[in-house]
Amino acid sequence: MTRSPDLTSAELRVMKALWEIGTGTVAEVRTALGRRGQELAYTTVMTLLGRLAAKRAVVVDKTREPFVYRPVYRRESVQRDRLRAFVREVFDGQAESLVLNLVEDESLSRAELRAIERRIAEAERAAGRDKK
Amino acid sequence: MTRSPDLTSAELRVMKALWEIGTGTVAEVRTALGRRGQELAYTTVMTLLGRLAAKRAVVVDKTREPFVYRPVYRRESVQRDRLRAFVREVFDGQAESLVLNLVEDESLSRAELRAIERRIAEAERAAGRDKK
DNA sequence: GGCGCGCAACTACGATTGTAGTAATCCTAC
DNA sequence: GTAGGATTACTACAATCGTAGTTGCGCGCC
Repeated sequence: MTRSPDLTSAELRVMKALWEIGTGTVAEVRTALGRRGQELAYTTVMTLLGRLAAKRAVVVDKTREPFVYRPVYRRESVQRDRLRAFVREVFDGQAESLVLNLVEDESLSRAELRAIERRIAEAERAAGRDKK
Repeated sequence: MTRSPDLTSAELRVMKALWEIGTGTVAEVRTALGRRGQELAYTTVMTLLGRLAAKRAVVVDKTREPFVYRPVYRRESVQRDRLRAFVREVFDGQAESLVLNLVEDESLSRAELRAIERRIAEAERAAGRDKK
């Protein structure tokens, strides 16, 4: 039940780069960030990775030089935790209201809507099966 | 198409209180915050309302003393803007992925799932009708 | 065998955030 | 008319954030 630590926007961007490459040195993370359109000074990336390590969001392998950084949490876990916090903070916990917002916005294509419908149907079947 | 300004968490909590009462003085907002479990010093509420006014998120009627504050944006607008930013920042724009996350999480009750299904069906019908 | 360079550690720094205190003013109830 | 409570304006201040510079060290090249 370990919740992933709170990440700032800049830290999250670094995490995304790290998730993309799986594991990497400062220079490699910096390059991945560049690919994503995030030009940052080498030392900035170092600072951010350092802060992430302090928060235990990444682990550092110091036996290899240059150090190799690795994410501690899967991307999905972080997303889920942020989503929960967001629903609470902005939608007062009303997840339904959030979803309706998206459905009514232009945000979702018809194909996506259908995919979601399918998942809902599945979820309901599952809930029905092991009902309790 | 005026986007609502970026609000910090504390500012958002004040906005929620304001939305709840529609319009109000510092003291009234402060009371509403109290009801929501947010005890803040009078001057703190003033600071926050001042910052919100600076951001044009609220307007102040200074002809009446004590000043009366009123939200400029509807709650739904702010929620939608925040949601858009959130989807972009955390889910890289993949709204579908966010929704599936909620559907598969425990976040939504069966009744809510069905309500969402209905809305999706409506949205699809609408999209079908004025297709193009 | 000195020197430049890649890299880590430490320091910096202005902006923003969350929270609140103090000063100045005005109205009102004795 | 005067002291006190309400109200606003200004100031404060430590923590965090985003971004990066400076220092120092070890290793490999020439």
